[in-house]
Amino acid sequence: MSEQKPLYQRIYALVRQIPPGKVATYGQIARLVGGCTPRMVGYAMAAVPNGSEVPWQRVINSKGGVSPRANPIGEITQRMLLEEEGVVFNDEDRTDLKLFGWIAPEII
DNA sequence: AGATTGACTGCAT
DNA sequence: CATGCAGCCAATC
Repeated sequence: MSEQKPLYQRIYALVRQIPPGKVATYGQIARLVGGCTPRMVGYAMAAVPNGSEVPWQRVINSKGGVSPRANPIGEITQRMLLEEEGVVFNDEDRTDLKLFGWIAPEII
């Protein structure tokens, strides 16, 4: 049965499943959602309404770090939120995906 | 309706 | 490691 939900809603649902202290990459989310590209994930994250339960901060780029965006305040906020959850950034401002990378349950 | 942009990724040079 | 190019789709002008 095809999900008639909007693409962004599927992305949000997936991001919401990321447990605290873990992070996922745009490409990873895109592949899990299926039929969507990393850019769509990034766009969806930017479109997340303020106050929603979507842990958008747990979505980072393939480098394991926070992606640069127009508003630097959000970038700082994202890193701060992740550090509060236990995610550690190294000297390169990147996280160790081998330790904090979310291993998503494969969609059967 | 066409052009541009955007929180990306992977491969080639 | 730096740079360039292609792919992908939605929102905005």
